[in-house]
Amino acid sequence: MSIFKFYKAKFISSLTSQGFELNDFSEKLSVDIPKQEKFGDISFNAPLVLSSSLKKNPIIIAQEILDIFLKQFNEFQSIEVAKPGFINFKFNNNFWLNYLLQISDEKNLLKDHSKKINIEYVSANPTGPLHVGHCRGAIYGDTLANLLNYVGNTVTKEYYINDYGNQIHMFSKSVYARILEIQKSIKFDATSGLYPGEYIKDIAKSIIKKKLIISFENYDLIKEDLGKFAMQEAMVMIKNDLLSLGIKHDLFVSETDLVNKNNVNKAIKILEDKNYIYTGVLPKPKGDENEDWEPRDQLLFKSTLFGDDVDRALKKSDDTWTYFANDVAYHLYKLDREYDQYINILGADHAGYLKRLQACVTALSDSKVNFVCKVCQLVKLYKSGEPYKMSKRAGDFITAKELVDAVGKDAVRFMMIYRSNDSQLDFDFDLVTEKSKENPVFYVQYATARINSILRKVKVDNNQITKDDLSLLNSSYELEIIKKLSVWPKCLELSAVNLEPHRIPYYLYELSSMFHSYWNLGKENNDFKIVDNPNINLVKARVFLINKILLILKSGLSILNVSAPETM
RNA sequence: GGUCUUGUAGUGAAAUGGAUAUCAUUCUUGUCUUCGAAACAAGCGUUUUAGGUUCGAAUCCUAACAAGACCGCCA
Repeated sequence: MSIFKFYKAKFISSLTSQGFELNDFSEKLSVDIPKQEKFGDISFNAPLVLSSSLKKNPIIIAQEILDIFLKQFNEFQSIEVAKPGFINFKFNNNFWLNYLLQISDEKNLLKDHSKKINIEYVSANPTGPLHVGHCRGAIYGDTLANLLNYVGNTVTKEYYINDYGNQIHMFSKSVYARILEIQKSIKFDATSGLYPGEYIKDIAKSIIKKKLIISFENYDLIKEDLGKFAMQEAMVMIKNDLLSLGIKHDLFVSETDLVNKNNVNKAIKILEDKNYIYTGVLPKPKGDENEDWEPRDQLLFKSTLFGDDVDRALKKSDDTWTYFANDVAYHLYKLDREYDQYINILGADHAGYLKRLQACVTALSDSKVNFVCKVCQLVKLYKSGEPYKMSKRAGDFITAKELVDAVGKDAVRFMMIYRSNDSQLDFDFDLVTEKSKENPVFYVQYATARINSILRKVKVDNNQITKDDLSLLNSSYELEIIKKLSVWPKCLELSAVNLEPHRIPYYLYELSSMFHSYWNLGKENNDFKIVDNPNINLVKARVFLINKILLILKSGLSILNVSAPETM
């Protein structure tokens, strides 16, 4: 547990026992690290929060609280009242040494609030390999899944396969055209609107080679099988691409399956029974240049009841279900499996779809479900400051695999998460392959390698170490590192609760930076040397400290699924 | 026209509503020369603008401006 949470609870119970009414304020009360060192190690804002309801000057309240705390706590070196109405605490060194002694990786930090979570991410169409645009959402979703699992939840990683509808026909036709090209030298018509990508050829070759279909004479006879096999091939590609990023889903849900099992009718029936469906005419979208648009009666879902901008069509003019109708069925299927929380990772290009998804889930569940959509903004690739195009294939996109091949899994994963998902991200090829401080991936990994190197050189047994042994760690640098380590649980908790994993690489970078600085002290002053130091007891204590640093770095990197190398 | 996201040092970014807004980098200057690839110190900021909520706003609300993404019965 983080010391901040721990002391918040302690302070609240202490004050409650002294007659303070804090029930309404538990959200606003906070125990935090002050930005400035002179304000101590932790600060408490109760006087500011309470002043209006108690109708008292916060400073006066602070004095009262201070008197109570001075009697009750002995782990503080000082407790002070500060300007607007904070109470600032400074721990004694003993406290920090005890803290250092018991530092753990904080796995299962939030086990007490353990949830069953479903997280859907990637869900790329099964018509070709993963491209670079999918990477960010894929890594964001996967890191989030790791993180939520790490802190003690049960997480299901889900992939929804859109293996239904027109695009699949187009895909199937495209593969067929490539098969004809291979077998009968019928030239591929690039103007036909079929998918031009090279990978279509690979899929065609594979289908021929595996003899999945005997005769390709009559397309109409084989189109269903061909489409099925082609999608299977594409899914193999996608799964391989995901694997190269270190991603493995638990569950793949097929749209076709849902349609065939009558889930769409079932879902629409539910909405109908709740009176959320009607037949009506949608207005022409504004800003649309298309003159073919004609008003038409159609089956609509009242998504505007739930905050959407317009009601959404469920049936097309040929009386088949829309993609959205199938999605309603998919979400019903999700809800039926009863998770405590649903997380859905979308790319920026699907942000406009978010409201209707939220609407359908709200409608199906009567607002009873915790369903969160997170959108990842675009990634722009750069090389030497120039927008970068990697693929030579005409009309083709940059694939995830090409990106991983160029810079490695670790760099891709680290950098894709090194920014808030709401902000656009510039990904620079030169930077991530650079071996310098500017490259955060290198900098953090180098810290783990350096620590491992030290551990190889200094063989000490730290199992029996005591607080007294650690008391040799009395420099301000060492104390600062211990304090930084104490922030780790808070970082984990904030990341998990707010679904913001970007805090983790930032934290790891800062911790690495502190370690590197600490190491470099030994260059100017022999007393600070860790390895070549005549004081064996000091070496032992320092090795204990850097072991804890390594523990946290490794834990953090494991959540990111980035390697923590022992040598580089 | 609408919706969503973003707007913080020259550049790129952080910051559960907390106190004098951090970190990296560019440049100048000084110290040091490697227990593993350098480190340390110093200089530079109207958090886009205007209102509002609050004891307190980069953060929340409203409006404007700017950038990006999206917007039909495609998926």
